[in-house]
Amino acid sequence: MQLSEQEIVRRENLQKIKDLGFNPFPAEAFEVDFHSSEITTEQYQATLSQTLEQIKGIGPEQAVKLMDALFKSRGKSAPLLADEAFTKEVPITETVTFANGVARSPMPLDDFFAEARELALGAYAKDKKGTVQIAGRFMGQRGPFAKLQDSYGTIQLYIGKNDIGDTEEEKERYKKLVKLLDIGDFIGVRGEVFATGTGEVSIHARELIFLGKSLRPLPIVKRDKEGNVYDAFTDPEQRYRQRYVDLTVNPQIRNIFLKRSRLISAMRRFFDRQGWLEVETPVLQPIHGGAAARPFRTHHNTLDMPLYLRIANELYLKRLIVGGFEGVYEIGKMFRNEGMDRTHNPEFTSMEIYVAYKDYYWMMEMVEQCIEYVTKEVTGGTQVEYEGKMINFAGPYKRLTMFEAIEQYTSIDISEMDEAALRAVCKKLHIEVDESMGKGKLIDEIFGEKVEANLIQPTYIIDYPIEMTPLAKKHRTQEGLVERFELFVNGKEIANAYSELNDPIDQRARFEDQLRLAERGDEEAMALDDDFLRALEYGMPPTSGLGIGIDRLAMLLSNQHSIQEVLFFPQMRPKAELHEHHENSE
RNA sequence: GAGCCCGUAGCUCAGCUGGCUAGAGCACUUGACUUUUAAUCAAGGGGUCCUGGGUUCGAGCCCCAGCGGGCUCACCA
Repeated sequence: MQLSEQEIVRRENLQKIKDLGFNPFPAEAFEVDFHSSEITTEQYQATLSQTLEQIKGIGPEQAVKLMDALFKSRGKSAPLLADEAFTKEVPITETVTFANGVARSPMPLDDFFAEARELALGAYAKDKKGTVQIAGRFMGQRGPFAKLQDSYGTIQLYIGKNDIGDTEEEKERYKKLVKLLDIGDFIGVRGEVFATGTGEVSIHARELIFLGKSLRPLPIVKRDKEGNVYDAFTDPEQRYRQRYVDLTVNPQIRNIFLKRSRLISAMRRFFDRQGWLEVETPVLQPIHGGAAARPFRTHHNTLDMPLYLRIANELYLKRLIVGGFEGVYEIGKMFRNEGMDRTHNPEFTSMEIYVAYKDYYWMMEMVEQCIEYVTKEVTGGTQVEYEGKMINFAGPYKRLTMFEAIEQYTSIDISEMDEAALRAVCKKLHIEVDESMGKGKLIDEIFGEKVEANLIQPTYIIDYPIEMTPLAKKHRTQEGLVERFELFVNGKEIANAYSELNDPIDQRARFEDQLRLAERGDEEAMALDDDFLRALEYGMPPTSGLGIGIDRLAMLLSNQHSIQEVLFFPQMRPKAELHEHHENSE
């Protein structure tokens, strides 16, 4: 393996650290009792400002002004006292007359400020008995000031020349160690929290423990006070292939995954509170049922039989309803052997839930409550900005039937049309169709082409044609329709639900219709699952079922525009480079 | 699967109409400075210009093929 110059230097530093008698990869745990975010400079300055008000009874505006001025002059009061304009604006209680003729407090501003500062930091220091222990990556040093990055952010360290070590010998040893630190090394620091003359909350290092060497240089991303970023690490390919680097140097990326995690846990909490059971069903399935999609195929050696990675878990969850559970749900990966783009990854996360004795009207209300709850838990509110549009997730959501929606956006009433008439409509609207498409698929094409993109605010589209929905119950009043809804947000489907079909005779007939579609060349037509039919024959209660695309919802709630941004490790083409390295090293 | 664009130092990027030994900032090394707030000063090192062919006296640049990526479209959630 070819090492770059910087990698060679780091390996040399590793050796030098060993030579100094430090273990660069120690086994011992390091107790962390403080995180960078526990006190930020902003929090400190706000507390300090309040403290200034309290101890001397000056107004909030003066307190802020005094603070700013003192930070700017590095905490030295002399230049401020000479500045008449400033001293006039910041009144201080007991007055005396200075040489310049202006009446001022007898207390030097330095002391006044120092007192307030001590009080402001006291709250944090007290908990920790004066010192804290913090660990993270060393992220560079300028003079005695170093940056330490932990999982919550960064904090400044002050590493004085002779502050670490008890004896002269030890001090020498630590001085050398500090010089050998590379950006990215893990260190632990024990020291007290203080604020520098410029007001930055820092830790005065009194002990340093080396915790882990970094042998590869990280990309250096710099940020100034206004938040401008220099030399950003932005190439999507590198960010996805080396997500660990992305997460290290672009800490804002963490927030996306934090939101994703909160989304899933909030949804789980919502369901668990209703008493519904979280379950797991097979990923490896002999028949890939429950959805229209092309599967991944694999092979089991012992059984010597083909198996498919699941494209859906619907038929298994319904078997559990047959088995007597009242509500079951599963959050898990589905696998579809189809195209990849910014909204499709070969494996994706779906949530499916089935609740007995309910129908799709009930489900619409449940979904509204669930999504509203989840949105609040993730973002703190119900309004979410996405691609510059405000989306309001507070229920109830608008409901439109499929036919109403098409009529609204095309002015064509297709509710009474047969297949031939629908083909004519498609032609008129310049929608491409082919011979394999049945009536349901044609309607779906018109909807997808003319309606979908317009559905920005959460909207239920209800009552689908029977042909495109083989697992849903026939509509209670409308001939040729099923009781199904999909939830659209920002022009994309994020949820799909039915009053589930529980009539085994009807279900068998629907599967047979699917087989006929398959014969016409529809590659995605559903396969017939005899065991599932047998389960239905034993009897399934009326049930409503729902599926939600978790990745899509995560995109909406974190304002991301590609699925790759909400997956830690999106699927990528293999890259030759790494293999070559292995070959060269052998 | 189709179209357009891209691939140059560890990172971000220049590189003219094909023409000297391929550049800058950060990062790295050495020295000075214990200081601040992306960036102190000075000096230095670092390159398979994605790969393979071709055209040419000469290719980072032009042509062909391939690999990888991004965006848009089509299918799917």
